[in-house]
Amino acid sequence: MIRDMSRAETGVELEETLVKVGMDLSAAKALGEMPHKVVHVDPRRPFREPGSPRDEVMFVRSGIMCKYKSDGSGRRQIVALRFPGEGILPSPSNADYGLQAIARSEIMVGSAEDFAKVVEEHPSINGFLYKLVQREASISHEWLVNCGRRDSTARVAHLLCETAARCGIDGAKQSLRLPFTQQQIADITGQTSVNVNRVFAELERQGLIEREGRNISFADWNEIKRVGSFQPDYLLS
Amino acid sequence: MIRDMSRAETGVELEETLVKVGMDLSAAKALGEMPHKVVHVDPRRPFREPGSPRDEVMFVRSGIMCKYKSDGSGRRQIVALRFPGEGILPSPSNADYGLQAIARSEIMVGSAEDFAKVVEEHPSINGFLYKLVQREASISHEWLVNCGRRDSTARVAHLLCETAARCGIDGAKQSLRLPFTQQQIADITGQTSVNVNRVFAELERQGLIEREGRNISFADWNEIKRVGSFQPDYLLS
DNA sequence: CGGTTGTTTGAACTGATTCAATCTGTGTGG
DNA sequence: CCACACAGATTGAATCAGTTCAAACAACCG
Repeated sequence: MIRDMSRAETGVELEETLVKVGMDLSAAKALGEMPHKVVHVDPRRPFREPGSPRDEVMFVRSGIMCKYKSDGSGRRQIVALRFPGEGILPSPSNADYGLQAIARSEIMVGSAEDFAKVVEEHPSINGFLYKLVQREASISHEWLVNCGRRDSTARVAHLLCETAARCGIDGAKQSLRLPFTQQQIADITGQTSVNVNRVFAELERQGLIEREGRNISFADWNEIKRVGSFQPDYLLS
Repeated sequence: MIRDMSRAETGVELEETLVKVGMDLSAAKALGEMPHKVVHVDPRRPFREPGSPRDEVMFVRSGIMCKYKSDGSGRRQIVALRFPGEGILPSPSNADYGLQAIARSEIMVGSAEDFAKVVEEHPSINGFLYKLVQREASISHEWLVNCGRRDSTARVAHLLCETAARCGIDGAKQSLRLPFTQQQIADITGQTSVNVNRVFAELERQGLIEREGRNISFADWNEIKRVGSFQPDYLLS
């Protein structure tokens, strides 16, 4: 099967991304020209620890980043993902979450201070930021439903659908290069990796997906959307 | 035991609340003078259905409101709470969540349009809004850890601690008038009401709480914080 | 008083975890 | 090219936390 390069692999540009979502050119330019460094982050290495200051704006150009927390006994929960074209806004005080790469990622990092200055000069950015955080809140809420109310099969199915959608892949036609290990899927869906493995086997046995290593093709896209009760509306912002 | 009136019962004023969190007076005044109506919402009656337009700003003066969603099979999950002094911002398109009162609530409702106008005239509000949504995101993340990684006892304990904190109650000294039914606690923590009931009985048996109807006193505040691995930092915004 | 809403309890069941072992693929250095 | 190490995937068996279903009980309200 021929597969387009997903955004996760190609890398996306900041200014172009901002204009695409409707930001006016001068504001997008100002953000693009903000002082920043480009950082390559390796998966599962510590990048930003929970509790450290988070006085930076970040923009993901390629790869996938995640925010994670852990409960008292050290069990890890991934609470948010950032795909290429998405960003991480600064937190006022020290953040309660850590940052890591899911897959090798290339990100732009600027200072919160510079960012605040640009926003002040271009107030139109506020509306854009507002949409951004709204979308993130929607996704958080959907994840909460996922962890709180769906069984393990539905949770994994839902994550697969969401991942395909956020990678810009049409599950009905294209296959998905899964960026996660089963342990990471467990950390997102609140399970153990052992069970995630069994769910995958079961999804394949039921003819919903086919696997070749980490390549997932959706043998029955509509059915897997149903199983995961995936309604993509919440992703539209 | 003598108990202070919690904020949930007294009602709080918009302008005063805004000034208290650092908004400048003219902006707070402008928001306070925005055209609005005051609505009384009864618990568990439909108030705003999922999928309906959400072109309103709301401010909770008393009671507690919740955002809820349901998965495919109709199992309900409460994804966010709004205590007095907190607000609900408009969503750009139709919201994927519904709104309901947890306890009888009194809320102020204004139009998104008027709100946008005021924000435009007082750009300083943006910083305030930004802190607001950051705090909400933090809480969402914490809830995700709660549902995804903690066992049922810890989930309930954590919710009790969070609720006390958000009601402005010091668990070590004051008792908490629990605003939730056990079913609602189940909807927040992703369980069944049957199990929530057992958890309560167990918490009481272990000497962590004492109950008189819905009045909860924390017999061992430090220990219940530990059991729920409650670190209140995430509430500070 | 009767109706409604919420709480409590029991018994049977099941989905997911835990622990442990094995297998597979990939990369590294000799 | 092989040996080795390592990370991730897979499988099995025992156990347990939480669900489901059903019924009883308590409190409240018009």
